[in-house]
Amino acid sequence: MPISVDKVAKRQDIIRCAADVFSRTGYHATKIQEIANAAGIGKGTVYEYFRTKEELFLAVYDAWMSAYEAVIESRVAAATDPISKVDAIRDSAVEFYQSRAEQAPLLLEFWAHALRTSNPAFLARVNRTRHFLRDLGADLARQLVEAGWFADMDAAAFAQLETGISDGIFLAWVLEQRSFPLDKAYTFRQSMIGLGLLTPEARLALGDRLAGKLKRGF
Amino acid sequence: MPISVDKVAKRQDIIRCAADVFSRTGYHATKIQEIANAAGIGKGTVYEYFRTKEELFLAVYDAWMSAYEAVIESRVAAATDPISKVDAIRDSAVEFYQSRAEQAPLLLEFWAHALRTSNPAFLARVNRTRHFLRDLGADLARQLVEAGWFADMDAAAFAQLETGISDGIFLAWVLEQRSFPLDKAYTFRQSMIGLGLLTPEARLALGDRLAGKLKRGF
Amino acid sequence: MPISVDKVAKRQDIIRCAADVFSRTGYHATKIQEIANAAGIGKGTVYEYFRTKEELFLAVYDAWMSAYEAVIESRVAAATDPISKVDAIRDSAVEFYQSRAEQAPLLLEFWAHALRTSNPAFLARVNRTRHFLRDLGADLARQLVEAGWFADMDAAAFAQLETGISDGIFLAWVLEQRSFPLDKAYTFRQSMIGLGLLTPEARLALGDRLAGKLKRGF
Amino acid sequence: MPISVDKVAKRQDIIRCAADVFSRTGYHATKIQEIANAAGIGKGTVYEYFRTKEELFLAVYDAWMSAYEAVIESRVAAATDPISKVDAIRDSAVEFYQSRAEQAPLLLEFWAHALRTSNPAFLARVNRTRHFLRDLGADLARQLVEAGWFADMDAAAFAQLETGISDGIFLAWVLEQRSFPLDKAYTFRQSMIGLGLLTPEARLALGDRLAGKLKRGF
DNA sequence: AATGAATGAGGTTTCATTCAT
DNA sequence: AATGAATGAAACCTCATTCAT
Repeated sequence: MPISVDKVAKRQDIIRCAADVFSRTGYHATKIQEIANAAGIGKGTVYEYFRTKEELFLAVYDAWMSAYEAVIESRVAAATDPISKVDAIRDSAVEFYQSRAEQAPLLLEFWAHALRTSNPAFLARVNRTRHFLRDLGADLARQLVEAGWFADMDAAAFAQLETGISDGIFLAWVLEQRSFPLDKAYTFRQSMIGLGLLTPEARLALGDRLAGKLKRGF
Repeated sequence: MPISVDKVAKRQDIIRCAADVFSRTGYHATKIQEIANAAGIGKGTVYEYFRTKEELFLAVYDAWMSAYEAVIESRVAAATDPISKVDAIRDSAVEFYQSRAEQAPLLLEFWAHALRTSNPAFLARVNRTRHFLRDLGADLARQLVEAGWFADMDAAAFAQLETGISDGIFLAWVLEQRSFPLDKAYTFRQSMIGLGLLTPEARLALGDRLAGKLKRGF
Repeated sequence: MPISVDKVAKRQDIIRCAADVFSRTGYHATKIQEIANAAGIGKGTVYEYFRTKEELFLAVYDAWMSAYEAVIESRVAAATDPISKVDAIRDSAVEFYQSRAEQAPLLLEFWAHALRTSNPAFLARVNRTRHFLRDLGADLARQLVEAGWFADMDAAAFAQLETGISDGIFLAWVLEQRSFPLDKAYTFRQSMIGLGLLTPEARLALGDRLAGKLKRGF
Repeated sequence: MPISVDKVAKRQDIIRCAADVFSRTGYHATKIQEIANAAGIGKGTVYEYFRTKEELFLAVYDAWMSAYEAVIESRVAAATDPISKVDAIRDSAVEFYQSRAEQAPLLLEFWAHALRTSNPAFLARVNRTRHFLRDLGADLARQLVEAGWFADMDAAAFAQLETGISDGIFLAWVLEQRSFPLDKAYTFRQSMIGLGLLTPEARLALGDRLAGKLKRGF
């Protein structure tokens, strides 16, 4: 017997409401009762869909990151060449992070929790997205090397670093209370990376434009 | 009437013990009683030195970051030219982060808390170190530009980004369970940045060495 | 959705048990756990019915005084003439106070708390009963004046004073460890008042009997 | 070796300060530290003069009531005839209560505590003043009977009742937030009592004046 | 399936009192 | 004599989770 559509829809509804409340109040300060209120259901009903508060927390994070991955996947698929694929990833990241600005503390709480809990599912979920991005980035980096845009390098290492850097910029943006434009910061970084990795030939073509961006700042 | 040396020493002792327990157990799961036990004092005594658990949390973070800043300051002062000053910062960061690997979740919790609490002292403390690093970085970047190593650029923007990137690499290292050597990752990143920013003349001198590091990965 | 009968009954049950424990131990020394034990429920359950210990305290007092008012109301309604109405009030008071002898310290604590707390509901509740008694007394006093029993006087002032005097006698009785019969004391006082207020004509009819009571004491 | 004057003076100073703080904050909410602050001494010093907080509470009450008794004693001694002695008591009571209006909740707390504690000194102290007033009142009542002003009656019972009534009026005054003039209320009551107790002869002389007061109210 | 009444472990903070200096 | 640092018992209230209906 398949799980009814209703059941799935309701589950997602709870996740959506929980995301709201968790984001606003934080994981620890959020009471299941508040989530139930937000979802317009009884407190006990939440437990029909999620065994524990922790499981619901994981579901919220999973929903966010799955959506993020899906967006990137479709945008990258729609782009035709490696360079516009890279741009698609960057744009998706900026949009995702900007739309998640209010949820930033919760992301930190989730990461902290993932590092803390004995339940390996948390860290696994965090790294699923990291690896998705890393593999995608490495693949594109290799293509750019092959296409003669980038000089030869360790694409896997590069991509792994990039994934962390992306989170770091987001973190800075949030901690500094969004006092600088996130998209400009990403472009700035991309220019710097670009200048560092371009082959001499590519530098002739693109170097000036990238250098100009670095001069302009954000 | 000056606060006695004993009082100050005991306060620091409590901070040290609290740092241990908080790191191991996490801010929320830590009970004041456990900190008191670790410090070999009564629970009430903790409250003679810190008004609330939150204040103690702040004191722990402050102690860490103040020590970090002091280390950087002295190392940078000891270095004689801009390039070795940059290396001093990088080495200090790597050492700090490596020594704080076990404390990483607590740093995340602190950041999350800083973004959540209405007490502005938390975010202020976070950003004090950020600004310290940013200003230091911007100053050095300007010197490198003037010395002809780096092409002209927005040094403030560059330094601000770098500060975030540094945290991001640490975050990646921790979330991926320290599966790569942190120092190598930092060197990799420095090479990439270097290649991007070098003047054509400097590239002639250093480019090959940096490109080699990128090829080798970490 | 009406609150279920069960909920109301349980609430009253908690009030009853709380009244017992509060009376025995005093407001401050009483632990919610003890009330829960007395009611045969969990500590948390108490908080399902009362937001705070203070609110429960108010509920206990309210229950007592509401019952007191109800008794007086019904007895006064049952009496046919002003004089027997006055007697009904006096008898009700004596019975109430005698049945509340063990609770006297708690009444004092409640009054003290009412004067202390910023929550105006406490003093309001205290004065609700006072005004009920005052208005009733003033009404009857006026009737007795009109009927020619009492000489003319300020009935409102008289009734207000009487209400306080009644509490004062109770207080004396309690502080002196009930070393005199409360009912006799009330009768004594009533005789004294009577003698003071009677019209000359009424005094001819009743004076001797009242004077005899004063001679006899209590 | 006699206790030094300094020691006695300091003890009284602490009592004075404790009276202030207790009155303002209430017995339970008052911290020894606050009393020490008010007295400009160290917390530990309080314990050099009083074994416990409870003992200090008793000392405060004792100081108040002893002063009250002393005032009455001297005023009564200064009055020459029974009627002006009665007036002296009434005036002293009104003045005492008016000056103690702010302290009323603490008096209630003290009475409640006296009824609650196993330490008999509390109730004993309360009743020492009661008996002082009762004996004084009974004595004067007997004199008034003998002088032909009052009809014969049980003077001891009368005086005992009067003592309670006096507290009751004060209680009413305080609970009703001093919404009526205390001195007028006392005069009103005295008139009522007078009218009740006067001999027929005395009534001829004084009755109209007293009846007029009852008509005027307060 | 949905609910919400019941629970009790848990945790921060307070504060009277002690006692070494 | 005076102090204040140290203590730990105490108690309110919260809230995740359970389970009978």
